[in-house]
Amino acid sequence: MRPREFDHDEVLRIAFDQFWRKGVRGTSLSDIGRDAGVQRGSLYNAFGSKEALFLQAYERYAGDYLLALQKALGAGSLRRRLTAFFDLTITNFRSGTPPRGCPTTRGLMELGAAEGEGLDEEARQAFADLISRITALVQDTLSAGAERGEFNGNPAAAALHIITVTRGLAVLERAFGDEPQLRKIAAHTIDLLLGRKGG
Amino acid sequence: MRPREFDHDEVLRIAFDQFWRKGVRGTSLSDIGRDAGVQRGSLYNAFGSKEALFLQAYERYAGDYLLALQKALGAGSLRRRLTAFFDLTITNFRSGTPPRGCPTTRGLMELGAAEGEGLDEEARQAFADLISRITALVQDTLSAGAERGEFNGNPAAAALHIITVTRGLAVLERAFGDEPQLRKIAAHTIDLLLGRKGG
DNA sequence: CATGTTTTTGACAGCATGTCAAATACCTTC
DNA sequence: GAAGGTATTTGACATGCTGTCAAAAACATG
Repeated sequence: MRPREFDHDEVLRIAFDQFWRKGVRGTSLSDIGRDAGVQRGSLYNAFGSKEALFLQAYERYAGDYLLALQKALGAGSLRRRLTAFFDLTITNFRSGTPPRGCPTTRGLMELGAAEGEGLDEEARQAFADLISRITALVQDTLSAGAERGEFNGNPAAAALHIITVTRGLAVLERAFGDEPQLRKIAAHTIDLLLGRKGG
Repeated sequence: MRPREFDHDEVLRIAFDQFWRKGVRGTSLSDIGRDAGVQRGSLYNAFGSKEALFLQAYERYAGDYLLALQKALGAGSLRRRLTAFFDLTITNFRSGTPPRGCPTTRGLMELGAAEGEGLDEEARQAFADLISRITALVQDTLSAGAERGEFNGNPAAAALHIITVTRGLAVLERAFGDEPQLRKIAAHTIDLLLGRKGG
């Protein structure tokens, strides 16, 4: 066997950075190859297709994100946890220069353009999966808060509401790029669910 | 002058249908030309570029949508108006077979992929503009409701919250395609703002 | 050292956007 | 009614993209 000349993980890292900045459709394998110092053909040989490469890179991102999320949701009062959650979310959207937005949301809206729905469906699953996992974590947090008397409502409905707001924030971020506005909306959402200021 | 052989408005209509179904990046001018019975070159001559054609088609859509929205927001109790608003929104996302999703949200997430930011910025403006106008209409509705004692809160903050939720619904629609879920989230949002069931 | 397997490389097909010059068809003017 | 002008149409071209494939290259193994 001839050994591979490039680092698999480094290519994933470089690729995801480009996908994040320019979207899957806006990124060519030539771009990635140039950045990574790998020939286009080698990428096809190693990953199969652009979508497959994206999928691998995205899974990586999703795993890392869930870890960071668990950390953010793991300490303090319910209000503090939710604040940390929105903070992590918005900070993620606003990372990079210029800000890269939300890769999950972008990915979802890039779906279904071409006929080749083969990997499209797989990607949709991956996006939906991350959203579901995040929702579950938020719901657990709310349930725990409810048990401690910090929340008075339906954890499932509230978690779904919160996740909807974060998806909306991802969209508004692209429309207006107004980070203070995003943070205001997040704070308002928390107030709406927990009650103004008090808790 | 040689007269144009195709109907300008019909091309816009056909083009937007394709953009809506497949996204701007997923639609080629050949696709549109084939459907409309117009040569690709003629489209370039008449519109300049794919993005410019999209922009014209989108402006049309935005105008129509605002009209429908004003109608939906124009009658009944505040709760009824907000319900009609979410209903129009979700019905719009779920129109077509298969459902086409939200063109504004998709358009926003398709931005910034290529370097040619020329028309990108113009498109972003158009998307942001429609969102702003919708927000303003919702805010007016809330203000009127507040004057009639149907709402007790900050109309500006609540309108921004509502618009954020609708953007989130557009994203979840792509992720799960679960229309009942979307309607539940909408109902929950109204309850959160107006108070459960009562008003 | 020879063999075999995998990676790399470069060429190719097919389709996209966008440009351009030449052909075309109508409106206008005489 | 004929001639000219002008905008549209048409087809060819350049460039860049994805994806495929055969040939070349490089290492592991026997």
